[in-house]
Amino acid sequence: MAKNLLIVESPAKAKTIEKILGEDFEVKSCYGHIRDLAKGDMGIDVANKYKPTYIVPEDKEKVVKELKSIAKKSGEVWLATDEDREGEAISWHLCEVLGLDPKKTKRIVFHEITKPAIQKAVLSPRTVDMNLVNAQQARRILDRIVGFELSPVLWRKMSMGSNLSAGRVQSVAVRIIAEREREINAFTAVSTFRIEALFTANDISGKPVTFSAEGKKHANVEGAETFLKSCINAVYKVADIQVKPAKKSAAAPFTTSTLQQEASRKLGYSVSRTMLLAQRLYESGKITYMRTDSVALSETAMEDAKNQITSQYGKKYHSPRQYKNKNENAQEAHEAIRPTYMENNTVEDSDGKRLYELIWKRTMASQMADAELEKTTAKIQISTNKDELTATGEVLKFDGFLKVYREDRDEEDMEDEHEEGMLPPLTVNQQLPLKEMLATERFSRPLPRYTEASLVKKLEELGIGRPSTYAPTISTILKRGYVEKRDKEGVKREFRILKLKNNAISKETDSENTGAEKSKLFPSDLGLVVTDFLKLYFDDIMDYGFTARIEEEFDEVAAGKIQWNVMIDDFYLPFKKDVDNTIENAERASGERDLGIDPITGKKVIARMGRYGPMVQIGDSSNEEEKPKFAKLKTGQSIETINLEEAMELFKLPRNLGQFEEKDITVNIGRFGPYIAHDGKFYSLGKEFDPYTINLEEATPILVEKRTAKEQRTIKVFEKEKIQLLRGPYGPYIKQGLRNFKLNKDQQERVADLAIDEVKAIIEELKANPPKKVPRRKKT
DNA sequence: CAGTGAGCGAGCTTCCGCTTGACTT
Repeated sequence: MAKNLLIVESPAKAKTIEKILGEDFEVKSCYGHIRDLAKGDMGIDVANKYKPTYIVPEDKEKVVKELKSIAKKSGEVWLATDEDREGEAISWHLCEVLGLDPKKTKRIVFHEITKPAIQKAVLSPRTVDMNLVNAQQARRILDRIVGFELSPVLWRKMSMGSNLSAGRVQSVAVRIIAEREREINAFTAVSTFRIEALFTANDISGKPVTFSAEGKKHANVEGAETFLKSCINAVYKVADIQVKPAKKSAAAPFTTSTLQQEASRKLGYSVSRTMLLAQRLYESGKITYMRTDSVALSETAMEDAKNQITSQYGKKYHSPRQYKNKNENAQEAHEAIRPTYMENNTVEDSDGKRLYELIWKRTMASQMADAELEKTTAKIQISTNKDELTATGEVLKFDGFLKVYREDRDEEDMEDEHEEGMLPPLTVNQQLPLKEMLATERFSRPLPRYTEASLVKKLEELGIGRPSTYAPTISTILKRGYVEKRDKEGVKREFRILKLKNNAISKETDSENTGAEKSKLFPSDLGLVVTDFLKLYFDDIMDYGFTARIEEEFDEVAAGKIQWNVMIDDFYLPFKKDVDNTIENAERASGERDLGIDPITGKKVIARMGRYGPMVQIGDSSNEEEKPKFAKLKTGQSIETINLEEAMELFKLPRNLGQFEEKDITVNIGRFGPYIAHDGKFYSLGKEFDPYTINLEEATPILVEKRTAKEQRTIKVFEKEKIQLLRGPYGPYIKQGLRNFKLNKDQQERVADLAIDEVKAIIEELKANPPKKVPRRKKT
C-alpha cells in the first residue's frame, strides 16, 4: 500500500515527525506559504467582492511541483500545518494546489512535537476550517490594500518619493520611535535633592559596618539645606523595625519576543542575530521552534525539567508550573522556546552557545521554586526634627530559581531602583552615630530611546506584528531610512552635593554624564516627516489600537459571524476616500522649519527635506534671479532640532585647503560621506576626520595613501571599453560600469595577460549564463 | 560614485506573514 503523505510547514519538524509516525507516513514540508496574492492590480478584484488572485511565487514553484508529484503517488494526503490562522490558510492553499477537496481532506493539529501529541492528533483528524481560512484571507487582503494604496501616496507626496513604503505594521513602528524622540526633545529635567544618611552599627560578628538610610526628597537646594541645618547636633534613634517575608517568582519560559529582549539585554544581540542563532539551534535539534508566542511547556518538557532540577539541586528547588499567556493576540500554535533535552545544559556550537545557555537557564528557572526574601525596614528618628529616615535591607533566605537565572530589566522600568543591601541587626531605641548626611541633587530623566528589542516588546504589547515578523519589520524601517540605529554621546552635567559632617555643612559640585545612548533607534527626518504626514491623513491606520480592533473583526470572521468581504468592504470604502482625498488635496510634505535670518545676506534660512535628504537652505527658491544655497545636514542633526548657528556652519563646505602637486585639494560631503577631491579624483574621508576642520597637512598624506591603494587595486584598465580588472578580497575580477564579473581560477592566474577580447568574451558568457541566481539585491 | 534641491512624468517601487537557504568585491 502506498504511504500517506503528511505535510507540515517546517522541514526540521518533518524529519522529527517522520520518525515518530514510522512506516505508514511520508512527511514533507511546504516551507510556509506556497501561494500569495498576485502583484499586479493589488491581486484583488475590488469591484468583484475583493476576489483575490493567488499565484505560486517563483521561489515556491519547486516545492509545489515536488509536493504535487508525491501527492499523486501517495495514498492519502494529511495536512498538518500550524494551528493558527496562517497555518489553516496554508492547508487550504495546499488543497487548492494539489487538487484536494478541503471538505474531505484530513487536517490535524498539534502544539508540540512529541510522540503522544502527534499520535493523539492522528487519531482525531478534522477538515479545513474555512471560516479561519477566510479570516486569514481578510488579514492578507487588508494588509495588501493598506500597503499598496498607501505607499504610492508617499511616492507622490513626499519630496523623497522613491523607495518609500507604508504599512499597517511598519508605519506604526516608526511612529513609536518618532514619538519617543519628540518626548525626549520636549523633556526638561527637573532636579530634586535626595537625602541619604550614613550610619555605623555593629554586624553579627561585632564588626562595625556602614549602612544608609533615606530621608524625604527636597524640591530645591534651600529646602535641602534647611533640612541639613536642622539636623545639626541631632541624635538618631531607631524608632521602629519591621521585618516582612517576600517572594520572587521566575519568569515564564521564552517566547520569540522575550528571548529577543533578554538576548539584547544580557548578550547585546540584535533581534536578527538572536533569530539567526536560534534558527541554527532549532535546525540542529537543540531547541524547539523559535517563532512562537506561547509560554506553554509540554508535559514531557516539564517532566524533563523536573528530573534535571531534582538531580542537580534537590527536590526543594522544584516547583512545577504551567504558564498562561497574558497576550490576547497570541495564537499559540507552538510551545515556548526551550531546549529539546534538558540534560544538555550547553551546546558545542560556539556562536549559539550563549543563547542556548540562556534558553536552558530560563526554562529550568521557570520550573523552580520561588526565591524567599526577608525585607527589613527600620525607621530612624531625628531628635531635632519631625522627619524620619528609612533604612531598608533585604536578605535572601532561599535562593530558589535565582540559583540559575535572573531576568534583566529594561532601562525603562528601572527608574530610581537600586539593589537592596543588607542591614546590620538593629534594635528599637538603639542610638545610631551619624557618619555623614548627604543631600545630592538628582535630575529626572526622559524615557530612554528604544532598542530593537524594546521596540519588539512594545509592538507585542500593542498586538502589532507576529513572532515571524518582528525581526523583518525592524530591517524594513532601517532599510527605508525611517529609523537609524546608532549611539549618542552624553553631555556633562554638574550637580550639587550638600554634606553634613561633624555638625558642619559643606557644599560641593560633581559632574555626571547624561543622555548617552548605545545602539538605540533614532527616527530620521524622513521618518518624522512621513509619520506626520500619515498621521494627518490616515489617523485611523496610524492609531495604536487599529490592529487590535481589526483583529477583533478577524476573530468574528473566524467565528463565522461575519463575511470576510463584508468586513473588508467596511474598511475599504472610507479608506479609499481618504486615499483619493489625500492624492487630490495634500501638499507635498517636506517638514519645513524656519531657522531665522542669515546675518550676512539677510535672507531666510530654513531646514527641510529635499530630494536627497534633510538639508538647510538660504533664500527662497521662488526668487528667480538668485538660486538658493543648499547644504546637507550632518548625521545626528535633525530638522527639528538644528538651530541657525549650526545651520550656518554647514554652509562652510566645500572648503579649498590649498594646493598639492599644483592642483587644488578640496573637501566636501557627498552622497557617500565626506571626501577629498584632487585632480578630478575623489577619496573618501574616514570617520576620524572632520571635513570642517581638516587642513592641508592632514589631508595630503591621506590623499597619497588612498591614491596608491587605488592604483594597487587596479590591475589593468581598458579605457575605451570602460572595463577594469581589479583586485578584490576574493581575488581578481572584472568591473564594467557598476557590474562585477567573477573570474575562474585559471583566468585569475592569467589576469595580467588577459586581452580585451577575452575579457569581453567572459563578460558575454557570464551575462548569458549567470553563475547562480542571486536574490534580487538593491543597488546601495 | 563624489551633482543635485523645480517639474514633467517614461517605468519602476510597495504590504504582512509563513518558511529556509544562497551569497559575498
